[in-house]
Amino acid sequence: MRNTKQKSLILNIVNNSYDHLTAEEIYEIARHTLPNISLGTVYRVLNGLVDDKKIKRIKMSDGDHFDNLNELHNHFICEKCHKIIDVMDSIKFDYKIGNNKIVDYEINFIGICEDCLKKEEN
Amino acid sequence: MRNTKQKSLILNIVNNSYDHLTAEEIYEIARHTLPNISLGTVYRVLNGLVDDKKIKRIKMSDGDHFDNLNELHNHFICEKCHKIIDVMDSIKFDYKIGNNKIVDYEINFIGICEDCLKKEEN
DNA sequence: GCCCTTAATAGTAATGATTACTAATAACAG
DNA sequence: CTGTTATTAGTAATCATTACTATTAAGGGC
Repeated sequence: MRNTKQKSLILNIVNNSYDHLTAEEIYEIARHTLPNISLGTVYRVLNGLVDDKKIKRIKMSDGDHFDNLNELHNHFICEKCHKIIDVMDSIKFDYKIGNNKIVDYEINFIGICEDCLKKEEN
Repeated sequence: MRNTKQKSLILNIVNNSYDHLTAEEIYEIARHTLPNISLGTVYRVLNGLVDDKKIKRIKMSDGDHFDNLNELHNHFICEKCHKIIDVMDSIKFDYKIGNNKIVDYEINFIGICEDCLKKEEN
């Protein structure tokens, strides 16, 4: 777990953006600072940051997007254009968030299941 | 929007399973009934059923899984083995669901954003 | 500051889920 | 039954992501 300039650059890019960037977009931004950085490195570092819970992965039809953990928030995702909008406020259930119409919502609980907990005991 | 035996078979498979099947798994099951069905058809039909809100897509690292809408429920996803467990009960926030340890949860609101609503008015 | 070990990277090839394409097929309206 | 055309089977192509490997560079010890 060495500190490399690639790692800190990529973490900075995600932490300083509110655009839910893809790996490719992060790669393009990173090249301004490190012209020789490779796309494979971006993917590998992003996976590590997600594993370490430094950033979050948002799975989308056009590939994964990555989000910082600066402020606790959820997401509004447009069914049509797939835009991701941060939802900072507490949940108001009038089927609207701002002027965006809510059609559905999904809650996923992430954790360690019974079977995997047992395996960790060994 | 014609009714084909491929469409009704695939919808039946998803509606009668509690295993959150992938397209490939649905394809293998469908071949028992229609040996010549093609994988492309399974993907196309599944996309249509999701668009028509007859079934739900669950995005996972190993590809999309598909879920029926028989009973309203959320999902518990194991970080280790990526198992998907249905959560039928109301949310109990003791960081456990059954014997599964909750590490995190994510809420996504799906809908039509302000911009797309404006476009629909035209 | 200088080695040395080895984790991490750059560059490229491979993978695999999903989509695109096209000729053939089959709903279903008249 | 017939004609139209949406849908399908089969296959090729796409593209996000991962795997592989020789090379580079953290960073601990001296």
